Amino acid sequence: MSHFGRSGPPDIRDTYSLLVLNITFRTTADDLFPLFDKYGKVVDVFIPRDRRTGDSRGFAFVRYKYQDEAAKAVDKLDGRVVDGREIMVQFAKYGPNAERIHKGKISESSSKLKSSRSRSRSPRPRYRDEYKDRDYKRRSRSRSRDRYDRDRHHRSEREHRYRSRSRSASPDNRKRSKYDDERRSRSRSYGSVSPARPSSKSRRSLSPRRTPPRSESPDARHRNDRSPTPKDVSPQARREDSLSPRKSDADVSS
DNA sequence: GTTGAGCGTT
Repeated sequence: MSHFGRSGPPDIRDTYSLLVLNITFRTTADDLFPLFDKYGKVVDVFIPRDRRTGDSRGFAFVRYKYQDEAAKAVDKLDGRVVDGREIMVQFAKYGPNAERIHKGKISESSSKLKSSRSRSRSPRPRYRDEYKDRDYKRRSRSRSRDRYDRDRHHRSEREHRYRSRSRSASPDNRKRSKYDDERRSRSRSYGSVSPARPSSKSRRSLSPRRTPPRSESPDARHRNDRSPTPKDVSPQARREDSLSPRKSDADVSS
């Protein structure tokens, strides 16, 4: 479906594959084709997608007919902003069959070389068969998040979850009680806050917002706000990019 | 509606 009409690899006899990373999740091969075709003869453009959702993974493969054209495209399209995102074009290192690629050119995969290659290619523990795994849950785009969640759940197994559901009073209550005790103790130390809060309003106020005790000076906060955005956006933003790169320094008035 | 390191399909 991602192809222009052919199913599967059309012909990788003498084609150079380019790996395009950092592309938007909505960018399709049809959008990259004209862009890459302008720098050379594009044989095929393929964008790996999820089997379940069918969403793009964020990278695409562009096959060129000649290496010089591919190199030119890499040199020209590498770093360009597509759909408001800076893409990264580089020669593919691995092939569809896990074959090594020389400068984007897929090496000749012979039967006799198979044995020797088989041993050469070891470090590649990549799980590309997600659908094969019966216990697959959600592993499509964000790997970091998945890993993070996995780490967080690493403390217990699924049993904990079931138990929690069955008796969401034992562990949770104990934990919360302890936390409350600790917090209350601290509050009492200050003596400025009433330990007893009959009204849920106060509790709600402390929950979501929870006034940061580190707010020493508002200036620090402003400094911080100015920090998180080192990524400069090129003024040549695409049509979809409607953000205003202005208001950068003269907006710190409060 | 979200996400963001990496290497691919009938």
